[in-house]
Amino acid sequence: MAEEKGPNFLEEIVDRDLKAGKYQEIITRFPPEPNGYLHIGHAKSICLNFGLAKDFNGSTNLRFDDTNPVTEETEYVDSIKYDVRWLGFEWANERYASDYFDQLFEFAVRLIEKGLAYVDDSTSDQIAEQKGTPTKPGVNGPFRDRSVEENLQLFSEMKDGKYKDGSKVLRAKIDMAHTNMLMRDPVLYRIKHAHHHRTGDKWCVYPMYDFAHGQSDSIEGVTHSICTLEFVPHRELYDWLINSLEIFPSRQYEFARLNMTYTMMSKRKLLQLVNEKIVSGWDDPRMPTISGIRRRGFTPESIRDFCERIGVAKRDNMIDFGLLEFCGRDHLNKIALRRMVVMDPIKVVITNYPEGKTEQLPSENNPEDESTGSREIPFGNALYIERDDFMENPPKKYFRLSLGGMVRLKSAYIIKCEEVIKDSDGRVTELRCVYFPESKSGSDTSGLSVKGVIHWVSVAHAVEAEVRLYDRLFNTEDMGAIEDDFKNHLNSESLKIQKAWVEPEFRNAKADDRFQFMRTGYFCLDKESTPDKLVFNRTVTLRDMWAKEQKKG
RNA sequence: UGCCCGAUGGUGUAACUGGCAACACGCUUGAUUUUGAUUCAAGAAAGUCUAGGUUCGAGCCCUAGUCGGGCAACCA
Repeated sequence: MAEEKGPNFLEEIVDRDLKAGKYQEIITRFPPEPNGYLHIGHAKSICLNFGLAKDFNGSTNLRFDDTNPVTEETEYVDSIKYDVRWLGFEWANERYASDYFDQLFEFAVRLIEKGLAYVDDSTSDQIAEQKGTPTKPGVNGPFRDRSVEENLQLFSEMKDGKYKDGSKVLRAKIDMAHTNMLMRDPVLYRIKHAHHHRTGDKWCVYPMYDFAHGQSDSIEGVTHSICTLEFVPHRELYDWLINSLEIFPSRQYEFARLNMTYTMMSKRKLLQLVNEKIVSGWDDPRMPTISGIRRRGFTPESIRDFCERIGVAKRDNMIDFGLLEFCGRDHLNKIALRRMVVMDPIKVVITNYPEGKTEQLPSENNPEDESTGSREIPFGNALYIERDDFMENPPKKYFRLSLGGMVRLKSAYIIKCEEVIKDSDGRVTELRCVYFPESKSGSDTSGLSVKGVIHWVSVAHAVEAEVRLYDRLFNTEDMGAIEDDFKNHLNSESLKIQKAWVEPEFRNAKADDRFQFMRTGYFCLDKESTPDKLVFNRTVTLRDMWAKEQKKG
C-alpha cells in the first residue's frame, strides 16, 4: 500500500471542524445519478467520501440523485450498489432524492411564500435569452413580479398536472444581473409527465439538481458535501438556498476529478460505446467502468490503493494509466497463482527422453506466499514452448533458447537445442533437443549453469483455452482535449483473442482465482468461461525489461 | 471582455502552516533470482509560472501580470 502522505485539504478541513467542535460527527454522502454505470473516476469519489468518514469515525450515505426520470433506471441503481460494495464500502443509509419529493415541494412553497421564487411561463429559449451571457447581464422577464398568491396557485396547478411539459417552471428570484450565471433566477422545478423509477406516476413536477442536492444534504445532516470542481459556481446557489430555507447548513467542498491517459470518462460517451456495440457492454474489460475493471481482473484492493496514491487536490490532473497497471500488478503479485501457459507454441521434441513416459514435477504456486503450496506438472518428451523463447541466431544479450544453446525449462530440466525443423516457408515448426537427466529441478547435480529459464507445457497433457488480450481502448493520450468524434481515436488493437495451451491444473480453476501466467501477465477467468472452454482475460502484462531492451535496438 | 477556480521534477501528491523542496509512479545503472517477474541498492530529474514587495529568512504572506480550467441544459 501507499506510503503515508500528508493530509489532503479535505482531511484538513474535517480535522479542523471536528477539533473546533463544529460537529460531533461528520456525515458524507456518495450521490450518483442512476443513469449509467460507475467508472474509475467515481471510485475516486467513493474512496474519498467513504474513506473520509471512516477515518474520522463518521458515516456515509449512499444517495441516488434521481431527479430526472427520463434518464434513470433501476438497473443502474443495482449496479451502483454492487460496485460500491465490491470496492469494500458499506453505507449507513440508502437514500434517494426522490424520498424527499414531498419535503422538497414543501421547501419550494416556503420559498414562494417568502417572495423568493416565482412561476415563469416563458419558453426555455426565452429564459436563455433573458439570462444574458457571462459578460452580459440578464434582464428581468415579464412573469417575475407575480404575486405570492398567484405563484402559489400556479405552482400547485403545475403539480396537479394542469400544464404541459415545458410550459411553466418555478424559478428562484435572485438577481438577473448577477455575475454568477447560476444566480440569475435559476430554474428550481420543471414539468415532466414521466414515469419515475421509484415514485411511479405520483409526480409530474421534478426538482432540478440545484434544488434537490443541497436540500437532500441538509435533510440528511450531511456535514461535508464533497463534489467535483465543475460545481464550484453552484456553491453560491447551494448556500443561498440553505440560507433562504433556514435549514441545516451542509457545506459543499470541491476537488478535481480524475483524468487518466488514454481513457474517456464521459458517461454519455461510454453509453454510446455500449449502445453502438463498440464494446460488449458496460462491463467490457476495456471499459473504465468499475464493472469493466472488475471483469478485467483488477482487485478492489488495487483500486483502493490507486485512489490513495493519486491523491486529492483542486488542480486539474492527468494520471498515467501506468499507475493503475502498477497497482494492479502490485497486489496480484502477492496473491496470484503461478501457472504455465503457452500462447504461441513451437513444438519441442526431447530426443533422449523416453516416448510415452510421464513425470510429475512439483512447482510452487506462489513464491510470494508459502501457504499456497505447490502443484504437480506433467512432463513428457513432447512440449510446447513460446515461439518468442527461441531464436536461431540470437543477439548478444538474448538468453533464451537458440540453436546449440541451452535453457532451463521452469521446474524441470535443462535442455539443449540440436536441430531446427522448418516448413517450406522457413517458419520453425519443431525443435529437436536433448535434456540432461541430472539437471532436474531441486536435485540438480549437472554442474551446468544457464542464464535463461522458460515456461512450457506438455503436448500430451495441455488443455486448449482462449485468452483475451486487452490494450487501451483509445490511442490518444488526452481524450478530454479532442474536438472531433471520439470514435476516430479508437485503438483497433484493443482486443486480441488467441488460443493458448494451458497446464492441466487449470481444471481446478475457480471464478475468483487470479493467475500469473509465468513470464507473460496476470489473468483471470472470464464470466463466459466454462469447464469445456476456458476463457481468460489478461488483466495486465508483467513488466518486461527484455521488451524494453529490444526497443532500444 | 465579466465572474470563479488553479499553477511545485515527465506524471501525481507532500513540505510540521514563514526555516536546507520530500514521497510514489516512470526513467537509468548495478546486485539477487529456476519468472528478463518480484526483491534490494544506487542515480538522473524541479529551485516551486513571471515581476515586484514584506521579512533575518518566502513554495507558503501581499500586489500586478502570465498561463491553464470552468460558467450562458426545463442534465447532474
